[in-house]
Amino acid sequence: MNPFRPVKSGKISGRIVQQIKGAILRGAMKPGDRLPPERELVERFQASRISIREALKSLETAGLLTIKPGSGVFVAEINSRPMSESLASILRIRRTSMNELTEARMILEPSISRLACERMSPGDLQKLKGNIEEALAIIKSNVSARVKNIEFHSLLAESTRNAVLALTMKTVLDVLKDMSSGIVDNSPKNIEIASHTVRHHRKILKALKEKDAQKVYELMRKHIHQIQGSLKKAETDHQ
Amino acid sequence: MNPFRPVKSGKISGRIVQQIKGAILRGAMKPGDRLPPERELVERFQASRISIREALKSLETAGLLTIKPGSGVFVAEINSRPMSESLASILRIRRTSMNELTEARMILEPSISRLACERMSPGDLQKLKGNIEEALAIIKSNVSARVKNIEFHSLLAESTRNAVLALTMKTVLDVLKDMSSGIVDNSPKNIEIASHTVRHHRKILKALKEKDAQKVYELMRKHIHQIQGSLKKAETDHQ
DNA sequence: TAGGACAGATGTCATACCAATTGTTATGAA
DNA sequence: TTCATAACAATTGGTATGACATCTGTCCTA
Repeated sequence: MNPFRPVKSGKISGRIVQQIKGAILRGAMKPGDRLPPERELVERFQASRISIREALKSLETAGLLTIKPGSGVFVAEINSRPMSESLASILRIRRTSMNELTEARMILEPSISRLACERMSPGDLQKLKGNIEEALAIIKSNVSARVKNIEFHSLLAESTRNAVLALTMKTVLDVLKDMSSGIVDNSPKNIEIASHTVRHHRKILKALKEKDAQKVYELMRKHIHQIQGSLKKAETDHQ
Repeated sequence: MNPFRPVKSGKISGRIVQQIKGAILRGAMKPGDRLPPERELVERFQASRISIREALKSLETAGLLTIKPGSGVFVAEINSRPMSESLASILRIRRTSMNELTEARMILEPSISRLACERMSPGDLQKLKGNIEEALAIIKSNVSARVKNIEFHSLLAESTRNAVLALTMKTVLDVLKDMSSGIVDNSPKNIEIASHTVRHHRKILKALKEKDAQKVYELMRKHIHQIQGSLKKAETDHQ
């Protein structure tokens, strides 16, 4: 191997990305912090504005920066959207079905819910209770509470106090939200389904309060099984 | 709500991104396909080269395009790296520990392995066998087989034939690879650990061959429990 | 206090030139 | 003649510069 390394390697913007990314990840800059203006970065990095802008654009797409026209460039708040969009793109290219997504939930969610049951605080229970009440209110006004009901599962995953599990589950649920958002809503049937879902969530919440982790596991299994059922039904109805 | 929509909304590059992304996701362009040169896109979109390049750069960061200097812009092969990098960034910013990551594996992998056992083909078994043999060969030459051993788990997840599960697991394992890559390697202790890991994988492979899904579940639990143990040990050693 | 002027920031554009890749053509040896 | 190889030209992405447009927040004035 050659022991020498080119003085300049790869694209300029790439090197700039590395430096800024490094500063953010190592904690030298925190969410909300503002970066120097582009023209100042030009001098600091001794690069053209084009290269600076490409680096910033790339970091924005990666979710590490937020660029506000006329205002400045800021370190972004932590956000899992890029992750969700990435997964969503891959699944759409591969023509992945909703069934496959639901099957994944069937494998992931019962175990996650069990852990959540063992870990969750009274505050977490309160959030879940609030979610159910909000869902009921939405349904009362004859609107489907699909998004709110998905949020229930997301909150539950967060209760595990495990960032990896929470983010993973949130990502999958975000994709679910995207995929199901194109489907007709607010039809009487959908409202009925949403209402049924809330009843399931109530039962799960009850088991969570009782700290019955195994029961939570089983209820979540049944809940997702029921979702699979109504998916199959919707498919045959469409044919 | 206002029934009118602005004729031009948002940034130009954003609108170009939408169009190209749409074409890729809807399947109008497939991986490997080549896009027209930048200068031609300038005419087609009636935008400046700057805007075109920003759009392309963004799509490259998102993992949808691959830009080859002097050659052209191509629709990228499906790749989960952007997803992994996104998760890795979030976890590093939040100072997430390796323990948390391993705990997530403890929740996810047993269930996934059980499903894999029920679904996998003889070809999948062959791949796992090949992985173990390669790992052994690496260890024989006194090098740690850490990466190869992580690959075992990734292959197992792919055997579920469920893209969501496979991608999710691959993402988590990629982050693991990143986080553990900074740690000293090839020390006698690490080689011993890698060797121990391969023994575990052998047992799991045996249960997979026997189609004993429940046993696979239990073995995977024990395996990850052991990993947690050696992590804790490493921590106290470092103190 | 409302509104406008202003300064500073990002967004866009046109043009030119650099660097890497590719395909072609010319050249020379077998 | 044929084929390998080297030189070259065309194509394509990368970088640089300067100018102008548009957005945002602030300060100042009516």
